Amino acid sequence: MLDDKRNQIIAAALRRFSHFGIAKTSMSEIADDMKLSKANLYYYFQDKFALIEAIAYQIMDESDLAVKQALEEIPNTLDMLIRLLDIKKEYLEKYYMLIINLHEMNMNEERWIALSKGMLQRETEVISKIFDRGIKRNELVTFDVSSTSELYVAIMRGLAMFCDHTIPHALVDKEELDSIIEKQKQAATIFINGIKKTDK
Amino acid sequence: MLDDKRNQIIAAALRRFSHFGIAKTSMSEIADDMKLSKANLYYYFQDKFALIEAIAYQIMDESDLAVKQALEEIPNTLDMLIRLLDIKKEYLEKYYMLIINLHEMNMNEERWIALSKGMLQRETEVISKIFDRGIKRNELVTFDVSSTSELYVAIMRGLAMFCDHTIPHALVDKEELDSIIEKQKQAATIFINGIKKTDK
DNA sequence: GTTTGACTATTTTTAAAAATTGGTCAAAAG
DNA sequence: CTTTTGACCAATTTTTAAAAATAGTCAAAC
Repeated sequence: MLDDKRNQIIAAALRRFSHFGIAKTSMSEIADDMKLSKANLYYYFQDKFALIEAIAYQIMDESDLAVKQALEEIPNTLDMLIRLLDIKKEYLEKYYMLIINLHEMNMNEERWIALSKGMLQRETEVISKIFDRGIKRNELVTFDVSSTSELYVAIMRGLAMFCDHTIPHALVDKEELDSIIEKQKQAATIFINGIKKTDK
Repeated sequence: MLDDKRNQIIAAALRRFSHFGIAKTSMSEIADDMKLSKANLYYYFQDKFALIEAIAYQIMDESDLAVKQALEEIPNTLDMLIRLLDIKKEYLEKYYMLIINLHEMNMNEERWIALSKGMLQRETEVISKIFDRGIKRNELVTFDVSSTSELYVAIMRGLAMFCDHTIPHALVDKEELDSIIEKQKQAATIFINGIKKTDK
């Protein structure tokens, strides 16, 4: 019952956050949407950050599920990484503003840094899993999986940040997103080629 | 004589720009340093942008010279790319604030966009030259040099932007710079491995 | 266990005044 | 003809203080 209402609030907040972003959504607005008083909202979430965190984890869990399914379906390493990029794209389109906000976070407060690091780590762990499997399948050479995964994630994130930096804009539109994903796929291809066993 | 004074002004401006950044350096300050009136400064450079542009091109030319020399000394592709990163590091340390500013430019004005694109293109052309040579030397497989160079530059720039994004800061210190260069070198290694001919 | 209205303390927005800055020009100096 | 300058302007940025919005609290009610 309590969890049920918490989930309802999360859903309501998610709608606003993913549309208008975190900063431009006030707790009062969320409370109004739910037809609760603000004080009541604070009964369910100790503060705004707790709500954001709950949403972030929900999205991550949801995404992890899609990744897990893909992992079972796609044995090839490169194919899997490409699928991963498509999944990420899906989520970015779905929760655009929220995800952008989560990536350009407030980095002055401990809890934000912790959340950011957690998200990065989770992303890196997925890549590690894929690389490990690739090594086990005798598809990739042996290498330091941990640091290489970190590098891979950094490259992908960097490409997303750099994107078409020469064109003035703050918000990324659909075309641009496509071009970013395209570059990421290209990079993934060369990256995997760089750590795969030489073709027999 | 006229060019001589222009160069003196460039040197004076460079000192301020590379220390305090472009925005925090006024034309009056530069004029004062040179013991000229501001109006006189505008006799030598039609506006602030012209001065910045002149400085940018001087640094690029200087850097290109170092690159040209390295190209003659280092035949191996990966070694050359690593050398290139070291050269870039040198220049970043030397002209820190200025280069940072040039990368996060005002992207709302045509001339800035043109300068930014020019810098990017120049960087990409150096990489193209290196890749072309690598192909000719039978070290690399044949591929679309133009788009691959663009991708390479995007990866390197992206890594620089992403860097240690989880730690709060605006200015990059020496340690961080080292860690960025390290990641860039790692990425270059895997990248080249991904496009090089399989070892015999 | 839930819900609320009334209440703070802190940020954020707003709007106007003050200061700075990029840039011009006619005229002077060499 | 080239170089230099002080006086000047328009536009932007910085500063400041008041107004509004916001995150978060709490005692009391349901």
